Amino acid sequence: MRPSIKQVANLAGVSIATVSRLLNKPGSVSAETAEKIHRSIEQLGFRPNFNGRNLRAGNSRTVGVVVPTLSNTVFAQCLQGIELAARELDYSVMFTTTEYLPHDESAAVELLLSHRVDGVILTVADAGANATLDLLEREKIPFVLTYNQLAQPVPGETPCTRVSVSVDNRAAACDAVTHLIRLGHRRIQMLSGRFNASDRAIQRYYGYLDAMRMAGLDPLSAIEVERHTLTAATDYQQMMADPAQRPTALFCSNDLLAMSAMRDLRALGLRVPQDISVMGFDGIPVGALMEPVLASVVQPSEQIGDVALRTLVAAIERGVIAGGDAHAASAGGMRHVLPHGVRAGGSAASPDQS
Amino acid sequence: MRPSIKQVANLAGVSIATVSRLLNKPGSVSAETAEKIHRSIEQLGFRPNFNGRNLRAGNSRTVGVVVPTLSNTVFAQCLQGIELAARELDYSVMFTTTEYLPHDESAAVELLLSHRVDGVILTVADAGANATLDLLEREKIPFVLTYNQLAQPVPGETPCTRVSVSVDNRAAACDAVTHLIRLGHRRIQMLSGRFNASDRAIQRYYGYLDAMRMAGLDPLSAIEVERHTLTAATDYQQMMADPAQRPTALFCSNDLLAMSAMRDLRALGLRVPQDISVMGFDGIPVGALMEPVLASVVQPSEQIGDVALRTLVAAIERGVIAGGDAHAASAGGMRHVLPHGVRAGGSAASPDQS
DNA sequence: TTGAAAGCGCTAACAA
DNA sequence: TTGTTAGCGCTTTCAA
Repeated sequence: MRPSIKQVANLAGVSIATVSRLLNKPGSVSAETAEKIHRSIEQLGFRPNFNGRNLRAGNSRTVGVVVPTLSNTVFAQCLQGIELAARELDYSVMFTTTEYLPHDESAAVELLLSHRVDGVILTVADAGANATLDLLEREKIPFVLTYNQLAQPVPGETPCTRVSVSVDNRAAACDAVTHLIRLGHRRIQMLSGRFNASDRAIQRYYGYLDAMRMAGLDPLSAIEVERHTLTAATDYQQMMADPAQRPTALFCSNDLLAMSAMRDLRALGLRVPQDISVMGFDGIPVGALMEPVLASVVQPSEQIGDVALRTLVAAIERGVIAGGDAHAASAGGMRHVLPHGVRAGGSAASPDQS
Repeated sequence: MRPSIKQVANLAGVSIATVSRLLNKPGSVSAETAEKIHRSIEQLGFRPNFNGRNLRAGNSRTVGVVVPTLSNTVFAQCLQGIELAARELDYSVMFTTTEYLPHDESAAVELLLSHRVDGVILTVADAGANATLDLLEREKIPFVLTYNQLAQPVPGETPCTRVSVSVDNRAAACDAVTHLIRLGHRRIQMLSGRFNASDRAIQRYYGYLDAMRMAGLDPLSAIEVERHTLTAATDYQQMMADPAQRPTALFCSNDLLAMSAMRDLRALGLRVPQDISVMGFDGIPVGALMEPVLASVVQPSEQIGDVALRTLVAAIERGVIAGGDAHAASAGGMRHVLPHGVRAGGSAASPDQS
């Protein structure tokens, strides 16, 4: 077994309490005792066991993170942001994925709760009606949603006490589509991930509708596709094959989808942007390395992670002060809306005036 | 405070030992007692506290993961593979990043050790002389290296007891360069990340040398660049500007670098592949979506993670049986060399025969 | 099949 | 400034 605080105390000829004190508030131990203890620690290669500490202290300085997948760069960047901030604040990170499966969401959170994480950062399929979030609330564990964007509070209704960190998906999508409209596009088709796998996708579709209506254009219903692949949806293929029917621009609910769409268009013999423009959403870094550069809405993913973690830790530590009920302490709710940008790129250009 | 096993026992009218037994080996409790206990658990919303369990059991069913960064898709995919496998085997994952800083490597591992993870998966800058690995060995914590590739055992020398999971970097690079040579290239320049930030980069350079020599061509010294950016290195710019000096192909030590290089070449007015071919290493998925498709060596990153986790868990559980010294139990060492592929892509074509 | 009790490593209240 | 002690939640002998 590894050396415990007890062995250190024995070797140094002091009580375990003194060792503990040195570890926690070094000021409260005399210089020479401290010296002795440090030597013993060194000699034994002692390293405090956080399990003991957590058990006693009732908190773990660990946060749980639950994201759908790491295959999408966006979530990897967000996790990166979380980790960097956590390290700075001296927190550790337990991490899980869900593959967009609500069942896995719950299982993941259950496990994190058994580990007694102090809080959770998560991105769920749909923040509206979500058993996992209810569970977290029942357990009074503070949590912060990333990418999921809570609804604007309605005056008169009881305000939501949850916390989210995201861009304004609807406004951002509206900006993107407006960008296309300004370039001269009239027939713009939205391609989206499954609405039921992502509440953001729906918000982005609303943004599309806003922009189209604002410009007096006819919106089209969105085409939902599985996991970034344009299935051999024959209606889609037909639409694309027929120049009269074909949209002059595609607005995609995420960059991976946009890039896949571009590849498929190429396979169909269509050139981007000469024959059709493509705009994405996310602003993943590789998009800027392509030729043409992928026009997109840029979300500050790493910053989303950073803000989420700091907000969560603030709630946790407020809770410690408030007497353990960290969730109540964070009550009031908060919608952190981070600024988005529109990256103009060669993939979106003015349509041929032929 | 959350309900503990004690409250469950009280409510069910049994001892805590019985509750514990039900939780661990349900067979050893009578049906009706089990029934009562289950009801109590339900009613109280009891969830076992892993801190208590870990403290007592001396193991945590948690592994630590340390990677340089998540900005590189390769590591994100690897982490994904680790997480999926961990979940399947009922392990949790604590995760950290080092930004390629050896100091952060050690700090990260120290923290993980304090959390009493059962094992560690890590990618270090240089597996050769590495204080972090020595620490892990001293602490007898089993660990598995990913991407770092251990040297082939030399007959007669004491074999290394460490474990690595990677492709054969040298052979893979050799295959890539051979691919370029077969296309007709003679003047091939390697662009690499800093050798001191990545032992893989050096192996890949050796592979480049192998291929060049095998073909009787003059190898060039590699150009090392910072973090995927072709700094305004004037000698590089000059080399590129002068058609006589300019290589006909670039072999890059990773895909991000290759994509950045392509962008920079474009800025210089050079076309890929007409004026110059580019080949990467990693085979990140987005490379296949670009036009031209990025020619690259494909590493099975998610599988690297999967194999690493399973190997680690096997070592851990062998150790439990062997009496706690999991590291000794894993002794013998192992170099898992996973197969790589060469993805031909439009970015690498035959040079102009002008 | 069940219970009593010890103890994993640590912190903190209380005494000295 | 330091020591004594109780106990955080759990598992696991040992007895019954």
